[in-house]
Amino acid sequence: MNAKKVVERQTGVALWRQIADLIRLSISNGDYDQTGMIPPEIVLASQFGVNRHTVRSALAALAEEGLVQAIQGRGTLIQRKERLSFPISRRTRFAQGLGDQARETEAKLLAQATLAAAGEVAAGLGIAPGTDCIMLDLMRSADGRPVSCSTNFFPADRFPHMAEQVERLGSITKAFAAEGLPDYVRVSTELVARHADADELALLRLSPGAIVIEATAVNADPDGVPVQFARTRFAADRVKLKIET
Amino acid sequence: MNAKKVVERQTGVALWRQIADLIRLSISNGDYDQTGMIPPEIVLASQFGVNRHTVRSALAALAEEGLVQAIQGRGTLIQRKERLSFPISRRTRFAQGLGDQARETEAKLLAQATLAAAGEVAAGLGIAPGTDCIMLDLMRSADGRPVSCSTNFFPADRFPHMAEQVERLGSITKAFAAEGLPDYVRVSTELVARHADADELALLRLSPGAIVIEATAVNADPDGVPVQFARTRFAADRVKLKIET
DNA sequence: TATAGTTGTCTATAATAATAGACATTTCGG
DNA sequence: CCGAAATGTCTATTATTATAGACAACTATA
Repeated sequence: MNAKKVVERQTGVALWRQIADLIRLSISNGDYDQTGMIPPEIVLASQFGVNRHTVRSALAALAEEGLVQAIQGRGTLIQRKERLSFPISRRTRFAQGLGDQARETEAKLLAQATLAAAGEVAAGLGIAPGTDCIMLDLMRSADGRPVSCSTNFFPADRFPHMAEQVERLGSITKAFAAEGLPDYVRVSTELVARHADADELALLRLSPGAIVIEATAVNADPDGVPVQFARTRFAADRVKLKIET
Repeated sequence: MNAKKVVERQTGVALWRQIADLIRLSISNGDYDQTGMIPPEIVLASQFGVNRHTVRSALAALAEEGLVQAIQGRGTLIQRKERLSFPISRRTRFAQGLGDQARETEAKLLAQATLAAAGEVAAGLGIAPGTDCIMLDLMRSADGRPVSCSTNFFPADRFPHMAEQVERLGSITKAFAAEGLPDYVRVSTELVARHADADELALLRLSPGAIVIEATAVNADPDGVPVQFARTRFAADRVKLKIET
């Protein structure tokens, strides 16, 4: 594991950010579990072939995230190493999925609107373009740390009060139940990864320049009729998606 | 869809790269399908709130990828818009999965070694640490474009000739068959997204600074005995992972 | 054949990122 | 209690990134 790690210049991604990403990965891989500490700045600088100040920028970013804490004279301690493991299965439920990984999970309603379904949304929900649907923007946190934000669409005729239910119950599963749908299953999920835009940075309180995983999913009732079209953006450095087949 | 798109400064990711990412996403979302062209540089610059030269850097990167082509006097044409859709299911097979999305798929053996299983690998394969396993580094391409690179581990006692078989047959599925295992299933898959390191940039011929999705998977024979531990890095801007449950 | 609307190229300047070196400060072990 | 080994801070310099403006070159169309 002492192989020289490599970073690239002139890539549009600053060296300190590439290094921060790699160190974060090493932490979550358990590479430093023996000591519970990051190697000294000088050592890292030589491993990555950069100046010590560049490494310091990377460590400052990780400290900002609360991942490490530098102590003068001693070294840089690892504070947290977990990535939440988020299961994706036929019955994907946010709160249940995280299970005992977090003491407390929360879904907060950021925005709502009723609008005409179009393009991808109409196709996903299997309704005619122009049909009314309810849009809800949600932010999900575990133990106070934002994990994902999502934009959700529901057919307005079938679930007229989704917004109020979600607001009141803090859960889509519970809102569906209150609207008379006790069970639903995931019928498709597509994943894409990209850099976060400014909205997502702010919402998810990401260290700027971070990566999001965008999951586009359709949920259906037991008869196979689509009930939800969702686009969820996960903070890529906080979650690991675990696919259950 | 004409909402002002947002990019962040001082993030460690250059503006032109963030913009290139967003434009690439818009292309693959079909936002510009009506015209088949990217909006004029001036328009993009105002949408993103940056200088025209910054947009030009982003477009130059996309042109380098072969995604767009600028024509003086006319505009910037979209050359390709596809992301390969890569299915992840109980029976994940590279070539079959891509199906008719590519005329030709290839698996190239980059490196091989026999070494003692340790840590994650031993745990994944369910063997005692120290037991010999065969490691194969593969690069997979579709129609000549690299799609993923992977590091694979197999128990050495059960599949002693995997390296030769894969080299000869150009496929893990066929190599397993030749070694007497006609069928196998995916038992676990974990996904993480991060910036590509220099090795991955070179291997996958990525535009530098790009994102990779790292899938860590275990395959098992029909009896549930693990036969393969694989860590696959996908070029995030070339694939969409489709989860089939 | 003008002309509006594009992309291409050049120069100049400012802001940010990276390197380099020196030295202060703190912790910990001998 | 000294000294080695860390992190913290400061100054200076260079390279890269971003902005700004002007104008050339090309395309399509009225």
